[in-house]
Amino acid sequence: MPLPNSKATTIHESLDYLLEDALIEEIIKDSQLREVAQDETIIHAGERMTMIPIVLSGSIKVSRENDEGEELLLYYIEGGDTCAMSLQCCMRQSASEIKAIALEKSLLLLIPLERMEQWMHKYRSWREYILQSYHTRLMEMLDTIDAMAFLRLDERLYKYLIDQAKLLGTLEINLTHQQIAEDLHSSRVVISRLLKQLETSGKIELKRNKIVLGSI
DNA sequence: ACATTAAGTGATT
DNA sequence: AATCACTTAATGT
Repeated sequence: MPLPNSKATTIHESLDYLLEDALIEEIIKDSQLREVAQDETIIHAGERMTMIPIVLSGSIKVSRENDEGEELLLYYIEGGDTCAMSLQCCMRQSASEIKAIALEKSLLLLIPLERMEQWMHKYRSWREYILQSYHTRLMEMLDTIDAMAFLRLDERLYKYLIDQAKLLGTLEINLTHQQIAEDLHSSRVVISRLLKQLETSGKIELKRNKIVLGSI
């Protein structure tokens, strides 16, 4: 894990291969770093974004949230990525459509939104980065839509567990059945039953507050 | 020992 | 697949 005073180093490490040098220098000058703890909320639905976040390390969970506080997992953002929704929301100065929570301890780079437009004109790599980011997010959303439309809940659940394991790089998933139910917009009882089935079929092992995958 | 929270189960829609 | 009502198990104070 990078230490706070090595801002320039950290930025170089995460973005050198994505963006041109002159732009990296501007980023170092104008952006600020923010470290978020595990489970910390970065933005709630309805709040206004003041800066554009880029995830340097760690991972962020982005979900849709309705008025009743129910949610649905949309996609994850990993190192080097930014959130397409936030770009849109920043430029239009409108309220956030989504909620973002840190899945693990993560490092964010916050960019003032005036820079956004300036850099769009000035740097080719920035334009490409933003477009690429939109594309990736869109594909990931299609993936979740596909899962909802075409997979049964048990298949969706297993996919969810695999995704989670890949993302955090561990076979052990520290989530309660309740939390999983919320992400998949289902209910705890149903998830418990399906997990039990998965355990019986030998795909996973159940512990309290923990699920162990057999393999990815 | 008691309260709280997580997980399991049968019955019903 | 969701909801209800209830049980059992694990954990914190």
